[in-house]
Amino acid sequence: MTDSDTHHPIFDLSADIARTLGHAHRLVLLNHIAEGEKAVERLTDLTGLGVANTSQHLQHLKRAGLVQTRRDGKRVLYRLAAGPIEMVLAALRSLAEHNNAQLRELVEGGAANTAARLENISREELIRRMNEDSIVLLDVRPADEFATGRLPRAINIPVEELELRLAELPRDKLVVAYCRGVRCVLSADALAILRAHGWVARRFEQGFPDWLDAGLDVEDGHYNSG
Amino acid sequence: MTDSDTHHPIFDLSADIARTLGHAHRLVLLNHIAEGEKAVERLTDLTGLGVANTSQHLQHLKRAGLVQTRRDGKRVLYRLAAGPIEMVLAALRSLAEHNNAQLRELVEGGAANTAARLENISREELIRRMNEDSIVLLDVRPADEFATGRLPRAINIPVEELELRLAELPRDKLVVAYCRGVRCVLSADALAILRAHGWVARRFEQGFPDWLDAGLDVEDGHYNSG
DNA sequence: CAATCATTCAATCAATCTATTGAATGATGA
DNA sequence: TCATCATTCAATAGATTGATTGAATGATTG
Repeated sequence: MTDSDTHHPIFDLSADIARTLGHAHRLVLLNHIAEGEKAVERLTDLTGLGVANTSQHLQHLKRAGLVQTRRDGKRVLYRLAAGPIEMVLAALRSLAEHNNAQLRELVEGGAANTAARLENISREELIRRMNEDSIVLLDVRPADEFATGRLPRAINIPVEELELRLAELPRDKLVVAYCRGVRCVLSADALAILRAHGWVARRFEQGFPDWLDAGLDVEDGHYNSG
Repeated sequence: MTDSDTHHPIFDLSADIARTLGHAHRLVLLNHIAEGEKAVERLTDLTGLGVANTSQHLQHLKRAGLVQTRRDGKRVLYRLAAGPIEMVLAALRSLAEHNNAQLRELVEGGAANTAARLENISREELIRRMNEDSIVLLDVRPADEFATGRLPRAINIPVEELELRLAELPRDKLVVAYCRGVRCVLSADALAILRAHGWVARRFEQGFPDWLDAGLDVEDGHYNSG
């Protein structure tokens, strides 16, 4: 009955933050910024928004304490503020993906076994199953990125072509899709497509950059799809 | 450069969810619902909102896929939907608390060592340090709740009285505040107050119910503050 | 079946938010 | 210092959102 139970400032603060995240443009901006400090102009290029509009959204983000700025000559560089922001973004995306998957499930009719299929696959399990040859690795990045380096024995089908080229994927193996890393949405998209067509698919969330960082085997020159 | 990089549906879905969370009333409702299925009337009582208003907010939450309903006689019961909703709420609150702490830091002048002080204390560490007597356990729930049961050797100062009764707390020990559990905001509030006055404080996030569940020692009758 | 109760719907007004436009600021370099 | 460039500010119009009111729905009880 104390009103601190119902009108607690933490709810107002949380709501402020959530409202700030409640606009697709700002989420896109935030995700670009999360990949590295960027100037306003660069962000307008990346998003296709007008300059003033971008600036306005950025200041909204700044007011909410999600980004910080510094000046470098004429430019103002935006970077992510400290704190568990990425955790919030990750949780939010994960929830959105979950809800989206459930939605598709309703539409598609297949009902029971989504939870398991949604899961990410850990690097350890991925390596183990690559050695067992019990999976198909699917690289859904654009062909040019694939050409510069990829996980061993990965097949490349850019996500835009995936629906048309599904026949290239075996039905009797787990498909593990990967792309540029946790903040890249291509593999999430791929999962949705695969699921919608009855494949059993999981996702290697860390993607290619992480594989690289871990110093693991990378193919770089010749295609080796056997 | 593909527009799936910038106009990806996942951002719209995430934004929808975030916008839905972007109102303090809905956050309050959601937190009440997270504690257990509740009817609309009960929620109006808990929040003090009008019935129609509450219903409207609840339907907003429902549209966004955050809650689900079932009918029980005349009543409609709202419960949390499946999925990582609680994770989002936790992350959001954690970020809000972080930002709030940083804000106060700026105001108060103390600057460097917040991160450590913000951290929750695990049950293991708590038990260890209780045995070492290297902490002071602070129960910030209302006196009546404290009277019905508490952690061993806890001191009770309801959070509303905390600022006035700070003198009762030693300066030379870590203060560990707890309340009703992860969804209870009292201890978060207490931390803010303690921090603002220079105490070194942490939080036992799981709170009293979890301690109880774990079957650990509980004091129930007599005050035992030595 | 009529009365009652819990919830939802519909309509309204005020408040807030977004994109756009064009002007203003602030730093740089000739 | 003047011109230029990147960014921000200010003002506007259109759209969306929130609280309130009163009526409508749907299930239960007598």
